[in-house]
Amino acid sequence: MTRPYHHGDLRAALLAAAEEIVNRDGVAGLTLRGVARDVGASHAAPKNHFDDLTGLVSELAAVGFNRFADAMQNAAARHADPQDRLNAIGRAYVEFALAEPGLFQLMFRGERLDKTRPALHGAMLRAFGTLTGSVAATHDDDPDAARSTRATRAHAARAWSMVHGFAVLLLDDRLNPLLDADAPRADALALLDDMLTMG
Amino acid sequence: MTRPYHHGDLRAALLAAAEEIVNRDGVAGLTLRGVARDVGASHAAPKNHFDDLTGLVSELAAVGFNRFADAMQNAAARHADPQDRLNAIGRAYVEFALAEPGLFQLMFRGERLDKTRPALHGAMLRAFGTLTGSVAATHDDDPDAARSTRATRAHAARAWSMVHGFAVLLLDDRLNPLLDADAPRADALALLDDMLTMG
DNA sequence: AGCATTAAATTGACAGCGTCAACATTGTGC
DNA sequence: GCACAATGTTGACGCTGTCAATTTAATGCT
Repeated sequence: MTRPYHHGDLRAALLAAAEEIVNRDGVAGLTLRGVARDVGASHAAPKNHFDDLTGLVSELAAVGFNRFADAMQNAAARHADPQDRLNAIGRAYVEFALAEPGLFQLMFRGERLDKTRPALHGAMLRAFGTLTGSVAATHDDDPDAARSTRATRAHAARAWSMVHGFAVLLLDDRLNPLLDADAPRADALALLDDMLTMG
Repeated sequence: MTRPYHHGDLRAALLAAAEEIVNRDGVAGLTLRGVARDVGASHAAPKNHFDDLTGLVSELAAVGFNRFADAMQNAAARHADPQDRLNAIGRAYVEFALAEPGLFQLMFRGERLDKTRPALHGAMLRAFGTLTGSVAATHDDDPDAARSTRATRAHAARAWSMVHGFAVLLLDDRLNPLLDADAPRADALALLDDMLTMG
């Protein structure tokens, strides 16, 4: 009745534990030894699957970016008008950040991310491609961002920066002076709607 | 000729060393022991002036937010038209982030910040007040954000989120697909100008 | 079937970190 | 001149990431 020496799928178990930790304790609470403890493995077990902490963080970020891209694509699919689709993507962006704040912050903590890892690089291209491509569609422009016109690039950078900055400031409680003190989170989504639909 | 037991102004020396480290090695490279080493003090010396790492980071962030507010106010003072002033503030926002990337990221790393420290709290109010106040001026509205109209709040949140998101994404090399590969930093300021002046 | 090789996991060690307690030294106020 | 507070130092503790050596299990080859 003793636990087997080999876990079976330790890699997936470590990723699941890491996600739980990061959404409960924040990015700073995520440690290699902590995740190993949570799955009942030895402190150096993660090394076989992720090399080091950067590896674990990067692979978890890849999972996050894929879910992030899914969320934006699902939101976009519910609208036909290009502008409506873009707004829906923006709302999905912020809702994702609010639903999984730790994971979202980890995904944008560049110092512990190895963007050359294939899984992470691909997932990032998916997520950001969804956003910039949807902007190009509102301009009847080439969806490849690198080839788009100057106005489209500016439009994409503006939409992306706005929604990302809003999410970041919101998670860090920086927007409180602009929000309803009683229900800041609920008011935030209303404020976002005003930002998106206003001229 | 031996060093005196008391430094004279160890607190200021520690803050200066901390700033140099954070702009050279990033937020992750900033440690209490490292700062103490750089000024030739013992590893526990910072405790007398900052209690713990959160204290040091928070006091350094306060310095940063005051300089940040100065930069935005100086930029605003060079323009009479309210819209021009707001754009100038936005440019100063991003230029500050590019000039002192480590300090900027530290200022927005909420997990290691004690926002109830008087120095930090006051400096944050100053910085964000100049931004939101300048938005209200373009609407002939009450500069107190809490009392402003719904449209003004949305406008402030939009301007702030946009410029902050742009700075954050830029520092994390996330906007590269939208930028000139040869001179991304220079192109970034041109792109920001398009974002600000476009419709 | 049995053996060699590889993969997966463990143990133990090391240095660096933040933090705390105990102690030493210096400056200040009375 | 003396008590006292402020400032620095030393030493210890547990935590962390990482590496090397080792053990155990699974896999492939003949």
